[in-house]
Amino acid sequence: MNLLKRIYSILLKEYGFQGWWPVTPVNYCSGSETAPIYGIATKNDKQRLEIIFGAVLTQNTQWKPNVERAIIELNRLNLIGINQILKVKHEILAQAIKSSGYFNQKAKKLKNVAEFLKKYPIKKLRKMDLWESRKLLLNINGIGPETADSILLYALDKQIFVIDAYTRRIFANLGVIKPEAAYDEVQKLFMDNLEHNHRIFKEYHALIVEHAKRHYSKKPYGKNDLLLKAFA
DNA sequence: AACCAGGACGTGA
DNA sequence: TCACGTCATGGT
Repeated sequence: MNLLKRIYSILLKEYGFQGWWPVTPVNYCSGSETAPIYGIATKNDKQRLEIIFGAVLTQNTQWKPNVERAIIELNRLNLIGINQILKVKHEILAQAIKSSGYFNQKAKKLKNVAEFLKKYPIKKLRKMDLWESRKLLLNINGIGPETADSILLYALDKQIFVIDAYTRRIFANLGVIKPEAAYDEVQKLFMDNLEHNHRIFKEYHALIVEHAKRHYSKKPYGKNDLLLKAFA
C-alpha cells in the first residue's frame, strides 16, 4: 500500500468518520434553527446549492461558528435559492452572512455564483466532464481552485481531490511535497496515488483538516504529529 | 490582546 | 509570474 493511502488509514482510525460536507436536513421547517449536520449521504439540489454557498462562505474562515451561523441565517430567510440570491438586496444579504466575515465580498460572490448557475444549472454541471466544469467554475469571480474543487467534490460528487493550506503544511512537514509546490501539482500527486473514489476523496480531505486543526494551527507546526512517528 | 481560520482578487514590479 | 495588501467576524 502506498504512503498516501496508509496515511489515510491512520487518520481514519485516529479520528473516525468525519462525514463532510455538513448540510441542513431536508425536513427542516422554516423558522427553526437547524444547523447543518454531518454524515448526510444523499442530497437534493437545494442542499447541493447550500454546499456551494458554504464553500464560498468558508473561504479563509472557520466553519464553526462563523459559517454555520451564516448558513442557518440564509435558511431562516429562505435565501438558499438562485433567484432568491439574485433578487435580495446586497445589504440584506451581507447582513445575513455577516458572521462569516468578508461579508461584502462574499455577498457579491454568492450573486456571481447564482448568476452562473442560471446558465449552468446543477443538473447540467453534474453531467458535464470534470475538467470542463472545473474550468467554468474557475472563470467565476470569487471562485479559486480550492473553492471550485470543494464544489465539484462535495456539491456535485465529482472525483477530484481538494487541496488547502493545511494539506500543504502537513505533507510538506512530512517531506512528501515541497512547501512551495503549486496547487495543481499537489493535487496531481494525490490523484495519481489514490483510487478515484469521491467518498474517499471527501473523507480524506476532511480528515486532513481535522488533523491540521489539532497539530498544525499554531507554531511550531506538527509538533506532536502521530504521522511523523509512524514514518520516522 | 494578538493571532488565526476549510482563500481569492487587484495591484505593481 | 509573483509577492504583497485587502477583505472582517468570532474564538482562544
